[in-house]
Amino acid sequence: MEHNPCRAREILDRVGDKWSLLVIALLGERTKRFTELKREIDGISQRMLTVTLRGLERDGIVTRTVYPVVPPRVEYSLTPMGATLMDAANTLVDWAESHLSEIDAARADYDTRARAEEPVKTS
Amino acid sequence: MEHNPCRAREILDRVGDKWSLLVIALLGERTKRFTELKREIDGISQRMLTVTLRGLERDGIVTRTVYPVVPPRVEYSLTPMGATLMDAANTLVDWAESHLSEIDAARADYDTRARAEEPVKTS
DNA sequence: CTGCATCCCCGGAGATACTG
DNA sequence: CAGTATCTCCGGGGATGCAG
Repeated sequence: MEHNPCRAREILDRVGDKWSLLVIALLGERTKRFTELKREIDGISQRMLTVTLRGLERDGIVTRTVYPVVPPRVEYSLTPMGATLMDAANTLVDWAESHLSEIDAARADYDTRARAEEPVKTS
Repeated sequence: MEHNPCRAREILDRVGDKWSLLVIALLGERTKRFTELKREIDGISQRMLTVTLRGLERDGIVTRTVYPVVPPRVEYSLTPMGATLMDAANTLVDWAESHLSEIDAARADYDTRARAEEPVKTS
C-alpha cells in the first residue's frame, strides 16, 4: 500500500516543531540533564526547552527522572519508542546534510531568475 | 561523525511546515495539476497550495511546467532531489503510522496521571 | 538547578475577492 | 484553471521575573 499522506501531518504536528528533533537527537547520544541540553541547543530559551521536554514526555518519547536532592537534579533520556523515532529522524537529518548546499544553490538560482523577470522601472 | 543536530533545524524549516510533506508525498505518486493537488489535500487553501508549491520550486524540490493553452494547464512534479527527499520523509511517515496509537495511549496515560496529582479543592 | 507564570510580538495560515 | 492581493486572526515562541 501507498503511504497515506494525511498521517504525515500528525507526525509533523508532534515532532515538527522548532526544537523536538534537536532534543531527540541530543538525547540519542546519552541521558542528559536539563542544563546540559540547554547549553548544547543554541538559541533555545529555558521556557521552550521545558515545553518541548514536557511534550515529548507526554508522548512517551522521553522519560524524566527527578533525583530528590538539593540542588535539584533531573535527567532526561529516550524511551525505546523515542530511540526508534530518532532513527527515522536521522534519515531526514542525513538528507538535509547532503542536500543543503544543493538547495541553497537552487534558491540563489531561482531568486536570480526571478529578479531578471521583474518589470523594468522607467521612471 | 555524529549527526549535527543544528542542521536538523534547517531541514525542518524547509519541509516542516504544514503542507510541504503532503505535497511531496502526493507528487511522489505522479505528476499532478494544481487543482488535482487542491482536491486531494483536505483543508488546504488555494493560497497555501500556491505558497507551498512556490517554496518547493524555489528549493529545487518540484518543477513547475506551464502549458500555454486556454484554460491554463500547469503541472507539478518532483525533481530527482525531491524524490530522494520523499524517500527520507516516508521513513518518518512509516514511523508515524506504526506508532500513532502508542503515542495516543501514552498521552492518555500521562493526562490521567496529571489529573490524579492535581491539588484538591476543599472549598 | 529546574521550572512555572506572565506579557508581548511576529509570522504562518485562513477567508475572501479579483484577474489573465 | 491557476493563480494574485489584502485583510485578519491566532498561537508559537521569546523575554523577563519569581519559586521550590
